[in-house]
Amino acid sequence: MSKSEHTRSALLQSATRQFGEFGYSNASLRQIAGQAGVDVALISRYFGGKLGLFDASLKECLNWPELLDPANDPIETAIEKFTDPTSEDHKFSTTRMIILNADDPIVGERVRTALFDKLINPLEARMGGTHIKERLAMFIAVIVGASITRYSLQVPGMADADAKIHSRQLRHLIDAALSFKC
Amino acid sequence: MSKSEHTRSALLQSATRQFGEFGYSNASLRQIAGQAGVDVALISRYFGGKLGLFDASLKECLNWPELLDPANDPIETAIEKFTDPTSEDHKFSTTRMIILNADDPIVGERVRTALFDKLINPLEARMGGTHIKERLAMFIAVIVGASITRYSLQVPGMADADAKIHSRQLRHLIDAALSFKC
DNA sequence: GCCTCATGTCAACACTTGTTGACAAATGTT
DNA sequence: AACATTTGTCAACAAGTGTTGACATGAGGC
Repeated sequence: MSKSEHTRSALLQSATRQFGEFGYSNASLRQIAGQAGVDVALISRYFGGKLGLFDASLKECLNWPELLDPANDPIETAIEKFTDPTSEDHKFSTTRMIILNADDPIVGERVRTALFDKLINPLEARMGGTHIKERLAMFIAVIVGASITRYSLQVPGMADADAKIHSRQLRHLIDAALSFKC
Repeated sequence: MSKSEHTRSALLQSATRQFGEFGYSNASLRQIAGQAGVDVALISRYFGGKLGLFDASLKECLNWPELLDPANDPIETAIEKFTDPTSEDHKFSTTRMIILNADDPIVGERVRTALFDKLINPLEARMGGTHIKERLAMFIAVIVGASITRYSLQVPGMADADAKIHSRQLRHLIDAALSFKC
């Protein structure tokens, strides 16, 4: 790993944390660079600017090849992905990165299109049964709602989404979302 | 209504829109004042500053006396409130105001405490049955998740939360949330 | 050694932000 | 009419933002 690649990846990691914690507009380039132990000007050099850095971070966040692997059940894989127990802290999870920037005046649109291109549409294509659009939308609503309720609103009584999906509570809701008919 | 009260309320209304659309840190005082047709400096005069303006806006957003009225069923009232069809646009709804600012580094904490003081705790106190905390948390998750999925992520297939609650889809999920046992 | 290119450092830039204080205009009171 | 109080206007401020260009430092090839 060359020197430049090292600083590039340090910047990318730091950026993902800041963008996921504060959102695009509230994240400061100087703070991102500082956390990466690097000079601010290098962001423009390696990514062309703040927008380029965000794009790179977003692309990395949404790169989930196992979601497209025919060997995996798409919904179960998605559940594991969205409730990833390996992420040390929800503040830096992909779920939050998406939610927090989905309606930013600057990057909102590209977040949504990337979300559809990389996750929602592929997921929909692999689902079976009837009312696919509705069931998928409800599934997303449950995942997103549980995440926000627990981590952003900090409502007690919400199942810990990190403790795999074996929480009966969350599974109960997801089942209700996916079993919708009529 | 005196002149000062008029500009004060114009500022408050404009602020609620901006805070609900862009969030606290992304809302600009000059833009708020401009939309209200008023000079920026008057914000400091009437509200003491940006924080005071936000507090006033938040207080107004969370003032829902009918939620505490013993004559109303708390959950049904909450459903109508959260899926208020009278609000012209979701961008300016109370739900969004809360979600968008719940983890802002500056105002996040006061948003959450106000949310609990004014809404969640009173609601919890009036609920019956078992597993109150869990059922309430899931109810909130469904409301919040549906709102974000539809309006922020713009996922097609999500029931229009504005079309009252008679959407079978959303009602299906809410029932699942509230009927949770064990 | 000398040159070249990659990489990093630093200072400045134009701009926006929230806030403040001096001043003007309007309104009400005696 | 003359004064006092309220209400509004304007310009400036210090601080923070993303971005840029000039310069310094480093490593590898001839």
